Amino acid sequence: MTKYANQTRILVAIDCVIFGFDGENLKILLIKRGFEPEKGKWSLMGGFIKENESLDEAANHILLQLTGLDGVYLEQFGAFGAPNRDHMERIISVAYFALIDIRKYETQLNDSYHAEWFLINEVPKLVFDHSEILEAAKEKIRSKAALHPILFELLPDKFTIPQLQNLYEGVYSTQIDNRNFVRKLTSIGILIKLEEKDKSGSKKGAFYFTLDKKDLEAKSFNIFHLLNK
Amino acid sequence: MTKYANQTRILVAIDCVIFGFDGENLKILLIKRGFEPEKGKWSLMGGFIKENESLDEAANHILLQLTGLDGVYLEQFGAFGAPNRDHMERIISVAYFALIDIRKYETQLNDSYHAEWFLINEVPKLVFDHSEILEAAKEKIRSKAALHPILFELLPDKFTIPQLQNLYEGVYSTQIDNRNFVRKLTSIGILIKLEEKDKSGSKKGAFYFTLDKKDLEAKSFNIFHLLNK
DNA sequence: TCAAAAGTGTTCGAATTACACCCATGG
DNA sequence: CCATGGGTGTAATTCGAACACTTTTGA
Repeated sequence: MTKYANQTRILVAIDCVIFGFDGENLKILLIKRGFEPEKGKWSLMGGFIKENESLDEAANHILLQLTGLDGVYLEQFGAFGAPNRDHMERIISVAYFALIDIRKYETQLNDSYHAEWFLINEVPKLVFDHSEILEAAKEKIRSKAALHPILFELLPDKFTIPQLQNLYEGVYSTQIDNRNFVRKLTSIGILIKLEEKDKSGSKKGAFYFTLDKKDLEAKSFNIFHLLNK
Repeated sequence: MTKYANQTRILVAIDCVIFGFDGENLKILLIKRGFEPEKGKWSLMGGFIKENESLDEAANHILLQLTGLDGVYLEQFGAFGAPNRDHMERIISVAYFALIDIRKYETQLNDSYHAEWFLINEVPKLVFDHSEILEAAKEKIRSKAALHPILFELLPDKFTIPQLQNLYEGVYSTQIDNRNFVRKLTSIGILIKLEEKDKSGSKKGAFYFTLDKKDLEAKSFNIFHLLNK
């Protein structure tokens, strides 16, 4: 195969911002970097792209390899390529965010991998430009989640309204009026109320709901106005 | 300097979707690809990243080199990296869109470069995956322009309301009610009406306006509801 | 005088906001 | 029986949608 002559070839990596929710708090998953440079410091999940992988495939592989997570929501949100962002060699990184239900994978992540969840507001200093990537990821899920029901990816199949509201409040760092929140969500027509209650959070218990995935995309999801009161 | 061993280094390119507006129609700028493979076919503006450029710098350099355009609005909107998107060698491309006022650069582009404007609805078949990149760019400016006043980058300093409306209608491929459009735009408080009229489009003439750049970001720009009637 | 584009208001219904009390239950 | 969190309603206002005629002026 002929090649393009005289051009610089560069290392290309994937970095993954993994958002998780445990029913109460929004968190992100970090690992202690296992190799130099910056070995032992907190880092996003990352890895290099293999020769024959697409970007999406690479992101899925890296996630599987570092956390055992498979089949989770993953979305690309940009590329980061300042010449000296890695001290060892130039690396251009394509950034993804993942959304997962923490409880679903709790034991797995603790036991098999050395990953740790951090509250979104208590993230330590990260290696290289990972803090910048994280900020961009937060911005991205905020703009996306105002118009698309992606945050349900962070919840179990059965969830309660208080959990859902905690989640939205966590993502946007704001308080939402509970009555208006419920009215808006139910009016979109994407929630199915179950008989069963979750008694873990209160004495009265909160009804479980599921997301009605049927015709989900056809329903106009827009909760822009509930945020930034 | 030490290097990361045993990892594949890949060609990284920039591809630029250049949107332009001439007061009536939304267009994009294409060039005939000057080298193999696919020489002679229509292509987005692209080029390889140099060793010491950031991604934004590379995008600006490539734009300057291929079109003479400098200092225009440029925004990254993603990376494209299917293993065989270029037939010759694997290339990962970081995609940008640019917004420019066609009339400002008209002669320059025709004379010095072999670039051509195409109506947004009459774009020819493009090389490789450039059609896919173009679709993503259209999607991106639609979502961004509903919430941010970026489309003013496509207009000259002085513009008329009918031009502005043509532009929004072009970007969203929709018709907008003129009275509601005016009311909404003026209520945001970002337009300054001038004395002067543009007589080129009609006998009556249309008043020129300028964008009030002061406190622009503080004003909540949201015209979501005017679109997709 | 007329054709062609610019400019302007009003009404109606829907959606958003603001706000506070009752409910159910386990301890 | 009471503390805790869950669940619900209403009124005032704002906002969005729909709709048509008058103005200006060059040809």
